[in-house]
Amino acid sequence: MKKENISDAVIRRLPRYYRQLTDLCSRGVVRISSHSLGQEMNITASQIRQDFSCFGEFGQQGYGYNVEELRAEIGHILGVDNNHHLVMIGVGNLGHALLQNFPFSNTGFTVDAAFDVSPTVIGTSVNDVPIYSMNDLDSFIREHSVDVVVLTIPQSVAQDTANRLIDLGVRGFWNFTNVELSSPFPDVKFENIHFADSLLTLSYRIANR
Amino acid sequence: MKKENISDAVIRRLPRYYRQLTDLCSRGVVRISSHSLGQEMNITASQIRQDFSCFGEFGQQGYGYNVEELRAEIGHILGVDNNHHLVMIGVGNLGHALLQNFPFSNTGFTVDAAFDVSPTVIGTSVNDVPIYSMNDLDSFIREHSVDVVVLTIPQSVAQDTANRLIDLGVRGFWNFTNVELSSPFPDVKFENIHFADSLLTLSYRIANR
DNA sequence: TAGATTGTTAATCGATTAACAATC
DNA sequence: TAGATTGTTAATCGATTAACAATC
Repeated sequence: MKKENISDAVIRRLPRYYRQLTDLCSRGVVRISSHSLGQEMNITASQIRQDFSCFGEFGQQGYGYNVEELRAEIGHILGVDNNHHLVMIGVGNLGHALLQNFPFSNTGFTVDAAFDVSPTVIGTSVNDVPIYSMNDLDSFIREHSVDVVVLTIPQSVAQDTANRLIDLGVRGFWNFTNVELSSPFPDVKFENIHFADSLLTLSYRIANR
Repeated sequence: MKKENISDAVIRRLPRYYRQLTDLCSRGVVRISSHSLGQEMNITASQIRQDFSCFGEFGQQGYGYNVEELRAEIGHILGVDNNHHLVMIGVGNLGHALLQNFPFSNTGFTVDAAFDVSPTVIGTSVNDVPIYSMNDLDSFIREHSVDVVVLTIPQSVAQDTANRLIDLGVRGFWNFTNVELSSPFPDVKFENIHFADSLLTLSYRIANR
């Protein structure tokens, strides 16, 4: 892998490629050209080849790409075979929904634990994930290697909680709090799911059709 | 408003501006320059002025922008004062979490109803939103003016359900199904929340730090 | 009036698309 | 071998940034 200066736009397309290739696999498609992949995804063949070439040479002239092989390569680039470890903070409705339904293992994540302040959920478990008290958070993080923390907590405590975790060494945050989080450390990564931003762009587009 | 050829990148920044300005309002800030707004948001002043100029002239030379006024303008552009009507399809964990916690009214939406197939939820209500049977969906849509449908249903029925709704005249979809939906009609708008894509980009970034 | 800051035009930068030699 | 399709270099397009006259 060369992977220097990979633009954000390229990185954001990788999961889509991965998803499309997974689908092609399940449909039993063995090989595909950049041209036909592009048709299915509404992307130019040029862009596809350009994107892939950031990471290596996965195709073969005159043939195209082996679907299964390419899927594995992109999965590898995305880190799905890294077995990252993840912890969830905040098991309200949303946290509960994610624990119950989101296929963490498909994306290479193992959910080790969840934490909450509410006595009614502490001590229970959802989908085999044990829910502990927030009081036990610091020691848990210190004793385990946690790659990503899911923040499904109220806005008001979002940045403070993030800071506390950053101090403990956490470097990846999947942020559902609708607050823009930040850190002075450049190696701390935030990935935001801003529900409101998303719905507002839809609002704009239906209002200005 | 001129708003011709507004790029997607600009549109996606509007909710962030709106969020920041709401915050500034609540902090009692009365005026702000593009320069200081840019500092707070990690955006160049040029880009901010360029973005705003797509929609009109909201500032004053030598002064900057009135925070409250600018917030109202951007809210108006986004359509938060349009009182859009919305219906949710699928009240599982995620749908339930959204009904319970998401501040639809802040983004200018009224949730009129939710629909599900499960007899255990049909007839109940969440946060004053009544949950009806999927059998009653078609007639409901015909009798009400529904601007946006939230899809919190299984992948397997996503495209079929969308097609059914498009036939009934629905033109806006907030799609949580992790499936790429499409329609032959260009005025049908899909806004996707792809949880898996989001987590995979985070996976990439922590793997390639 | 002098200083600050806008809206806009021009310059730069980066991302997408087109073209094509290499080669399976 | 001939046809197809890659990986890559060059051309184009669009988005971001810089500069500056207008003006509050």
